[in-house]
Amino acid sequence: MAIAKQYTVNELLRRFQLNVTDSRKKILQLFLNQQEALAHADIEKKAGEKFDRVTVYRTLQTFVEKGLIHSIPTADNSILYALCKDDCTEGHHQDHHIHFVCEQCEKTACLDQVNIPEIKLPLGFKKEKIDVVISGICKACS
Amino acid sequence: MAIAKQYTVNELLRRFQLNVTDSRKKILQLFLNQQEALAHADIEKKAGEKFDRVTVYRTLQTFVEKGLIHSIPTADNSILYALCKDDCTEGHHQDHHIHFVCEQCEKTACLDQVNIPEIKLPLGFKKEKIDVVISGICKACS
DNA sequence: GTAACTGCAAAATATTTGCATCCTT
DNA sequence: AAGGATGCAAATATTTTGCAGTTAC
Repeated sequence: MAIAKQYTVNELLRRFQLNVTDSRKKILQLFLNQQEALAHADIEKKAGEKFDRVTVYRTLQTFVEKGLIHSIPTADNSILYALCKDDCTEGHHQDHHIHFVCEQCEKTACLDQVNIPEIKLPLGFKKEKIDVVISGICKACS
Repeated sequence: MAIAKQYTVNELLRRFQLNVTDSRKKILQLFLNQQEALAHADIEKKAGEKFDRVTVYRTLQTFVEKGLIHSIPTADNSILYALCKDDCTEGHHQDHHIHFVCEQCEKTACLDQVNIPEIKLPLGFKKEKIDVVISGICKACS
């Protein structure tokens, strides 16, 4: 299911078979409000009022499981999360876009417009999922 | 500098301007002994005798800084490390190969023979470094 | 001999779990 | 009302830091 901004958080949560709760509405809204990917810590900070740390952990995990957001691996150990704009379903994320990490502003975003080219693997390897993370200087910083 | 197996650990450490110490020799040997990438925890376990946890952290960090190994980002937060076989120099890793994570045996390896195709970024973005991680079923498991 | 490296202890962080309470449906 | 979600406390796990003793060059 593609996530478009015209949906309200309530609608989105319902569509993804999640109970509508305060924390979920607020955290989902954070993702809708902006382009860049968020780390666990960002969410704790950005939320006007504080959520319990544990609630943030559990909410992010639930969102990933339901296919509402996906995690982006980064070389420095931290995990980032971003809305799935592709067709992700429960348990199976199809991320056909690349992720871009800006070394200047440190923001990470999904470049939905860039497709990942076909990569031919050696005989015997079966591809299931591909993650591409490019770092450099983003449009805003160059 | 490319890392070939014919070098002894002592030679390698010298070439990378590192003092030759016991921990470094043993940890480097672990990497030379096998193909797959190692996590911090693997190293603590695999080393016949135990190193101090802290020594492992510091050694891995030093190795990465000097360009002896590189870190591989994974979606589940853990960081893996593998020998740099490409031309990496201090502070600048050029990883032109892809990383493959097997969903069956859970091993991660560098596929040196596979090149990353050119990816064209939107105007304004400048590429510095690219990480490609493909998961699926590896040759040995299929 | 000097600078660098290690190991121990401890601090600082990050993540997970159990459980009682509260909220959503 | 029932199941699910939250918040608190506490248990674990992970990573970092300081420092004294040891080792490499």
